[in-house]
Amino acid sequence: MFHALATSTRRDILRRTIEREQSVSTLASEYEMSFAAVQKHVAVLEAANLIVKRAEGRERLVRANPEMIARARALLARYEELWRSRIARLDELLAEKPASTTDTTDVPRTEEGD
Amino acid sequence: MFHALATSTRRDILRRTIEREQSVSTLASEYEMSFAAVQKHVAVLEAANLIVKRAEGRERLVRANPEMIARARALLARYEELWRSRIARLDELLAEKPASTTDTTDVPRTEEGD
DNA sequence: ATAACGTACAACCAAATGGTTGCACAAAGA
DNA sequence: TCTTTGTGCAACCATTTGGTTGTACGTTAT
Repeated sequence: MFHALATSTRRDILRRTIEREQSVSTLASEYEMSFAAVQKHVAVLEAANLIVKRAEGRERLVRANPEMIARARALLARYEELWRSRIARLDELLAEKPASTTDTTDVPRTEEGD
Repeated sequence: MFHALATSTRRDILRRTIEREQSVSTLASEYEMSFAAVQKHVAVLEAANLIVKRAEGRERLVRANPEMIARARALLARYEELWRSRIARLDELLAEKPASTTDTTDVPRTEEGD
């Protein structure tokens, strides 16, 4: 699933199909690469259940599956929860042993774009 | 960044280093693969700013960088927000044109593990 | 019927990925 | 000093990935 999200083209396809349902060829026309390449990206997203396809005539209409996006987000939220509980545990230890000088709560800020 | 998260080994390293700071060799001892392989995984996580290394004698202590995890989660949360605003937009359209039969709010449930 | 369109898939290719072993080097210990 | 330990990096290898072109097939249009 994270693998499917790991390419900017696929994240862009996801974004577009969140905005509105589109056919594979409509999507393909938005990118420089061949139709087949886009079709493969769509297939990867479909395998990860991040999008859903629906047949309409000869077209295949693609739309995002918000459920899977939510699942990915929830997984990362769990990591954050782990971190928070770790901090809590350290706080307990520091409360018991106030002599320690270990500082793990200082999180340096980083300035970067997506 | 999603690329760095795309391997279960790396997600596991991330989980372990959230729990507590560990040296690279301590981490390596947890997995079947060679030290060099783990060291490369750590390097990938470091390049993605998902972990931070700190020198202590000959050891390099690794800890998770919660900021980057939060950033990944926030990005996915934005996708969800996009979806919600799409729904809102459709609701507006339906309010204006009640004759439409298009149904895009029906989200089928999928049952799968990670 | 024939042509054009939308899609899927196979075969192929270059580059990236995930693994290996081996080497170099600094730090800790004998 | 000599050895061991922890680390990083280079070289190498098999597999996967992201792209290509070509082909096949059902659907729509002429």
